[in-house]
Amino acid sequence: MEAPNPAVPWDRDELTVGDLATRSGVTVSALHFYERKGLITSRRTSGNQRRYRRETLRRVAFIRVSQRVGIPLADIGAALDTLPGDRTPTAKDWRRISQAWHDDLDARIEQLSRLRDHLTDCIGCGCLSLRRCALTNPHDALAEAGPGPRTLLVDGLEPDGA
Amino acid sequence: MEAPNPAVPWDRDELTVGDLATRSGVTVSALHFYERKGLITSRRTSGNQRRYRRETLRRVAFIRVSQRVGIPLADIGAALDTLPGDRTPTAKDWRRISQAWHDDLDARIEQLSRLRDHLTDCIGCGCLSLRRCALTNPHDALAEAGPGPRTLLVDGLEPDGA
DNA sequence: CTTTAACCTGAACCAAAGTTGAGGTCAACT
DNA sequence: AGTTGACCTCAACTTTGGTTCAGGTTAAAG
Repeated sequence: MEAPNPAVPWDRDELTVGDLATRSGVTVSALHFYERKGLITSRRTSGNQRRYRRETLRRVAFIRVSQRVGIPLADIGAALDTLPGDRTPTAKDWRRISQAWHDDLDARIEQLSRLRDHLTDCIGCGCLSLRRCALTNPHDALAEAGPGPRTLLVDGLEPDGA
Repeated sequence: MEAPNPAVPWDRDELTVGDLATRSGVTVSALHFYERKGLITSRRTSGNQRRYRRETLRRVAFIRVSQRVGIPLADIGAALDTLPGDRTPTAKDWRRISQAWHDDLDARIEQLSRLRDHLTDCIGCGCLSLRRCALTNPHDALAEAGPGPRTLLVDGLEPDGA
C-alpha cells in the first residue's frame, strides 16, 4: 500500500524484463519468446515496456524445471493454462501440476529401461539388426514411439548373408 | 560366381534404393539423407542410380536401433566410422559399438532417476522454484546439461512473496 | 516403341527453442 | 542537452531429421 505513481510508469514490486532475466537465469530473448508463446504475460508501461508481476518468477522457474525434466514448451504451456487465472497459484497448485511431470518421468524411465534390456539382449546375441531381435521388431510396442520410419525392420536379413 | 553383366548395370545381390527402403523400413528420402550425411554409401550404375551392398542393410538397422535408443545421427555416424573399412563388420564389431549405446542409456536412465527423485522432493515440499530446491540449484551437477540458460535459478525468490 | 514405375537432383518446407541483428525508442545519469 | 544502457519490434538464421515438390532421366514391361 505505498503511494502509486501518477503516470503508471514503475509500480515498484513489478519486474522489468531485465530483472526477470537476471533473477531467473533466462535470457531476455527467451523471455520474449515465452511471452509470444503465451507461457508468461506482462503489462506494458506508458513507454511500451514490459512489467512482470513477481509471481512470474515462479512461473519461469517452473518452466525451466519442466524443461529440465524434458517436457516440451507446448506441454508446459498447457499445464500452466490449468492454473487458476483469478488468483495467485498456491504451493498446492504447483504440487498438482508437478505431479504430472513425475508420472511422465516415471514412464520415460521405464521405457528407457526396457530399451536398455532389449539392447543388452542384442549385444549378447551379437545380431543387433535381425528379425529375432526385439529392437528391430516393428510389432514391439516400443516401435510406436518416434517420428519417421514406416516400420522398423523387415524379415529376410539373416539369410542374405550380410 | 554367376556371369557378370557386360555394362555393369545390375550386379545381382546389390540393392537398389527402393529395395533397401522396403527391406529396412526406412523411406527413400531418409536413405538419401543418410547418404548425404555419410552414414551409408553406394556405388552408382552407368545410369547414375545407387546400388548398395547387402551389408548396408545391417548398417541401416543399426542406425534405426540407435535412433530409437535416442542417439543423434551425428553420434551414430561417428560410431559407424570406427567400423573397419577394409572388411565386412562382424558380429563382434557390432557388439562393440552397441556397448557404447548401452552405457549411454545407463547414464541417461540414472540421470532421469535423479531428476525424478529431486522432483519428488520438490513436490513434497511444494516449493518447486526455490533456492533450497535441488532442481533449481545451478550448482547441481545436473544443471550442466541442456542448451540455453546461463544459470538455472538465483536466490531471493522466497522473500519476495510471489 | 511406348508407357509406366522407379530413379535422379536441388530447393523449399516442417517443428522446437530459441539467438542474432538491424533499426528505433525510452529512461536515467551527468 | 547529451550520452549511455536498457528496452522495443520484426525478420532472418541456427540445428536436427527428415519430407515434399518440381523437373528431368532411366529402366523394365507390354
